[in-house]
Amino acid sequence: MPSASAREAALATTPAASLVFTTVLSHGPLTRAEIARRTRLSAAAVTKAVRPLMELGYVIEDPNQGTRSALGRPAIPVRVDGGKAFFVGVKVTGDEIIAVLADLCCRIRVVRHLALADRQPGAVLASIAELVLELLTEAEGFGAPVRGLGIAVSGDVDREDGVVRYSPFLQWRDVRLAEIIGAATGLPVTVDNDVRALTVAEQWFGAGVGLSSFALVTVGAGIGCGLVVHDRVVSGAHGVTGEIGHVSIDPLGPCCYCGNNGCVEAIAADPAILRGVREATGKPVATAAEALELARSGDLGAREVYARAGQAIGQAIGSVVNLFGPQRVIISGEGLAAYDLFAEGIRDAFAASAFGSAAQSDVMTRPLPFEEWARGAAATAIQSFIGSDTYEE
Amino acid sequence: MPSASAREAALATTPAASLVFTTVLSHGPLTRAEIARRTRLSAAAVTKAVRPLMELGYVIEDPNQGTRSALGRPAIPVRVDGGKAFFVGVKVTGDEIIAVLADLCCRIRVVRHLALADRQPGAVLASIAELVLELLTEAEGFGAPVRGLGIAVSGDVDREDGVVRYSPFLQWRDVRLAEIIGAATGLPVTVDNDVRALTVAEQWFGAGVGLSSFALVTVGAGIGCGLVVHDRVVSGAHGVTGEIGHVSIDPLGPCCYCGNNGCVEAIAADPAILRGVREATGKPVATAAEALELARSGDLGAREVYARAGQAIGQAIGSVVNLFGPQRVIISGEGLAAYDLFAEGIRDAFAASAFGSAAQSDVMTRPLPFEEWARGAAATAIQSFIGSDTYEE
DNA sequence: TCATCTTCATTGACAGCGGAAAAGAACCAC
DNA sequence: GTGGTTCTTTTCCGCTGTCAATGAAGATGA
Repeated sequence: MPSASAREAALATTPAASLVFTTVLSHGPLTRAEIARRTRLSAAAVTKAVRPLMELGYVIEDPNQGTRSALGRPAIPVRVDGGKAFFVGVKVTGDEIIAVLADLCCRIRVVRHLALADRQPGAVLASIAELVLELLTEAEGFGAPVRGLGIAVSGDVDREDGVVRYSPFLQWRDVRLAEIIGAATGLPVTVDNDVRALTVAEQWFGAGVGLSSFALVTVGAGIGCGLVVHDRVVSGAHGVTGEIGHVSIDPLGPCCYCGNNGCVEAIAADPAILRGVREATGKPVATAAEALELARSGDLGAREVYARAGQAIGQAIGSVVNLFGPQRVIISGEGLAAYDLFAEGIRDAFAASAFGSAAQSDVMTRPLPFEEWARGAAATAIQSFIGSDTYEE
Repeated sequence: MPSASAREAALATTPAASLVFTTVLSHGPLTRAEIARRTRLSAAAVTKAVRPLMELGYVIEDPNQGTRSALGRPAIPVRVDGGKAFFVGVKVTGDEIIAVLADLCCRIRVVRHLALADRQPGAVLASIAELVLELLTEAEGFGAPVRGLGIAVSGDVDREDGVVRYSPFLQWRDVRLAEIIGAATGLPVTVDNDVRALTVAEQWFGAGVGLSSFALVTVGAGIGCGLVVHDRVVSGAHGVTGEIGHVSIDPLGPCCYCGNNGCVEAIAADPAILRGVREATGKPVATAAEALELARSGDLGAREVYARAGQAIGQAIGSVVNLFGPQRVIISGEGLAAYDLFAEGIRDAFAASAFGSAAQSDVMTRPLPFEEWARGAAATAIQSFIGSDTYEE
């Protein structure tokens, strides 16, 4: 358990309590009877699980919400009181740190950014600690304690041990992040891979709620994929999972930094699109926004690049669906800003590559403000706080 | 519960009992102390779980096996008595039915084949019933009852309901296999997809024992992939899983019956190899065995076809590993007969396409006699008999 | 207005599972 | 023998979740 400070009374003392709490957390206000039906627990068990949660204040009754059933005693819905506990979520990228203060319902209350000059672990850790302490001060005004800190980093991260094994982006190796930041801030720290963290947020608070399996495809600086199977986030034996970006779909495609040709990431990630647009138009396009504008203004060369990228993404999603059969695929990421340009390519390539009834899969998009990555980190902290058995082993 | 006959005392009355039984089943003779360590149950719990299993005769002590520890009271290993219950496993292919009689340890005792002239459900079901009844008679000589029947069919199979939703190979739609065969034979019937069934066999009795995640890649008439994640076989929301054969890896590759170009199956499955060898050599090669012989005899064109197939398989495995990060990949299937010709291509293409530390994945091969498919079916029946919670929604 | 019905929520008794601790068993070594 | 060690069983106990009965709170209708 990567924790620095004591974690007073554990929220989920029993499996049933954990189940009930996460159910209420994810599915908004619910009556006890409804909870019993959904969790397949007995009504008695629900009552017994809810009581201590109400005594601690994490769960409250919400009589207004009453959906007045025609018959019988009116039911009183209960919901989680988000304001009872706060969490800090931190996302570390190559050039900045984004931190959010989120409540127990994972609603963002405060956002902070901090530019990063130096990627050395020492410097970055100092910046993280600084930002977290700032948010802790900020949190004092909210009248409830900060109960945990989540940090999301790209690369190979060992959540159990709180160690960043290898982050190519940051050039880190075996950084004991949880331990160090825990000591500096006095908070229980959860460290996880960034895509997995986002997946957790989606699973508990987003479009993955109630699904026992789904895939989250992120499009942006890289192309990633988080997976939930059997109600749990997939972690991979070697720290590698969801590397959909390095599935090669065209042996003649552009070469990727990973050494292969035609990786999805080498076609559809931001840098690849930039390069593609430059080559196609001959114009010195410098940012994703410029490339986007050029394509939207009708430049055929640029549009073609986006269309090709959409196809690559669609085909990648097809692969995921063919392999896993998730109940839903959620497409998200900063790159979604260009979704209008991707859409057709994604749709067509997915339809073509999905095998059999997999083509009927539910594929949806979800816009993703950049703070969302930090919110994902906060979600992992909330998960640790609750001590859910959704993530374990 | 797809069952026709009553299932007397359920084996796994409690989670602990199920855990203990499957542990002993998979890990051969074990002392109670060892079981306790592996399952993380208390020694007392193990004793209590083992006793009723011994009383029923499914588990027996095996003093010979004693590995004489230097100190302390000698431990008495226990193991499952395979001969205490039998199961029939049936694999249905396009042109024949293979049925095996297996014991509780999933060791094959009798094998039967039956050629199939007609693929209509009615005719096939009659043949299955006939073959099963034959094996039931056969089983009488073994002095223990047949306790279940497993049937493996390719395509979209709903194990819970025992229904074959759609099998392209057989041209079946919504055939209520479990119900009908259950009524005809009086046995509890479990129906599952063939690759998943094989995966179950591997998970419990093969190279997947003790792993919480692995992938089983089958190479033969088709290319398939069974997945185990979080200790459970992945089933897919739409009945589609592990369709690794229809991951397209080359837009310019041969066209596949699924409508795409360059599917792995269109390059590396038996029919594709046959066609490739015919085209490359101009010779009228008719069977996989002939093609193999030609390549082994040194024909460069034929060898090239196999090498290309190996590469396709290797790349497909790379995709699986990049997406899931399984602890191990097991390559199996009839096509493995040509493994010497595939090997280099698989190895190289896998190494190239695996991302980062995924390249260190444990990839192994496992020869697969054709009865193995039927044995997989028997394994699903054993699983149902035990009532394990390893497989459950 | 009040009895009745329906559904929700709570309570208390209860069964069963698995853990802790202690006792028993079986062997070795001195 | 005696002591030491490890495996196994037994006994007791706490705890969790279910069952069944009870209480609560409104709608309905005579």
